[in-house]
Amino acid sequence: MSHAAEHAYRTIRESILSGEFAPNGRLKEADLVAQCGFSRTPVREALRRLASEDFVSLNRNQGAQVKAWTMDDINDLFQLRALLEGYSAARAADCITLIQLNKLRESIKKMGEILASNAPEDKKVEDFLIHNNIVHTSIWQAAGSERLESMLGRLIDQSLVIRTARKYSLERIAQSHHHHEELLKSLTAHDAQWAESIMRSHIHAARDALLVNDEN
Amino acid sequence: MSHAAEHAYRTIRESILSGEFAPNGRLKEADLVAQCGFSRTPVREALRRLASEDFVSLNRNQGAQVKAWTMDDINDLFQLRALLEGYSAARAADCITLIQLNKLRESIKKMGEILASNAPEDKKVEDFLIHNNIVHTSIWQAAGSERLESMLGRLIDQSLVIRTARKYSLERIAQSHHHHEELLKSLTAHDAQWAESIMRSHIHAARDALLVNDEN
DNA sequence: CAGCTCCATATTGTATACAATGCTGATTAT
DNA sequence: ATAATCAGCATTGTATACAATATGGAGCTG
Repeated sequence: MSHAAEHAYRTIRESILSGEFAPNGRLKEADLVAQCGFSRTPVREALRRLASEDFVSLNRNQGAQVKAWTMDDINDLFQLRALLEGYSAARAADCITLIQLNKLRESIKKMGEILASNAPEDKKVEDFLIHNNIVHTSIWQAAGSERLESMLGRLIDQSLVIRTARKYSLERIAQSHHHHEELLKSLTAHDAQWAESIMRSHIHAARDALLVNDEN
Repeated sequence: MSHAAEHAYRTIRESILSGEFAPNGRLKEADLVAQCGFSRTPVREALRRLASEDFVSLNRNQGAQVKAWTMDDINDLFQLRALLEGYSAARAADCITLIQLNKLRESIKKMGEILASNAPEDKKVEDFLIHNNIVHTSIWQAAGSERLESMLGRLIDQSLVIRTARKYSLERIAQSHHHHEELLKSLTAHDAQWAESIMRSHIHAARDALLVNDEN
């Protein structure tokens, strides 16, 4: 993607993710141009891409609208993530290399250190999520299917729309950490069924954390 | 998508599917403009969309290139189709309605009639594939997940790139028909596991038919 | 002759002007 | 008063001009 269009894309995307642009809100090209400083051409290109990634919907001659998500959509999203991430874990268990395993071990170790550190809670959560992302993408890569990787990338992106508003509790994150450690064990053992089931649990737990009011 | 851009999209897509634009061939905007009669703006929009659907790849400032597929890509594609179509069949088995079942039964009956008819072989194949498509999309719909539907839509679109060059044998199609009939039985019985396995077999058989030289 | 630099040209990226379309609200007829 | 119609405006769609970038080849150097 070209420079201006890329910049416009990121800008608009961030505004959607941060909630600045409310769901169902209409996005007028003129406004977006004013916001990001480029002309309509790259802004339009950015909108088309956002539409293809399901961040907005486009109606002919009526511009773009921020997509609104229902509870069902979110459930659906996580169902598919569980299916595909589970599959990716199973494939990874079959063909993951020692180097990839070590990389994974490193990231997970790092996450443990973050949890054990004295940093403020927000900082811990933030750092944890960064490494969490690395762990997941590493597993997709190990699965050795670019197509699967890009599908999962899109699904994750979409789940970002929901999660920004939510606080992650340390408890929730500690549970995640346990999952990761078990995942590492299953991959080291090259046990595809084990890897698939723990990954599926991991995703279902994530959905639960998002959807259920945090009474913990 | 707007009128001109839509038209450009279809035109270019057809040219790729028909093989007129060879894999790895570069697509220059000027040429495409000449071919489809609109200006660069809608042509560019069409190219971006084709890129998002993996028909072409775009490199900054270097235009578009028709994607080339390897054997591995194709295998990968069908693996994912098997996974997702299997899942969709399982879900459909749970919640398919009588009306949807009847529609399915109609399409499958129609396909049987086509096979039994005296039409020329090409015509039979063509008609069969149309109804085949209806059967599959009906099942996605019955599964009740728009996201799944759109993912599968993309995967199918991509498999079209491969199949255009191939001839479908009547034998192959008859096998497909048996699968469809069994699928209908499993859905009627609301047996999710059965539906999933027969659907997976169906997709794997399709892959086999594409990849193995037709010695039958 | 191989490899490099640099310029001319081809091609894509961006801005903007113009065309087409849809929306809003006032006006009119029933 | 209400519904229908139409004009004017707001917004998106398309064409085109201009800017930035890559490509390819001529000429130079070792």
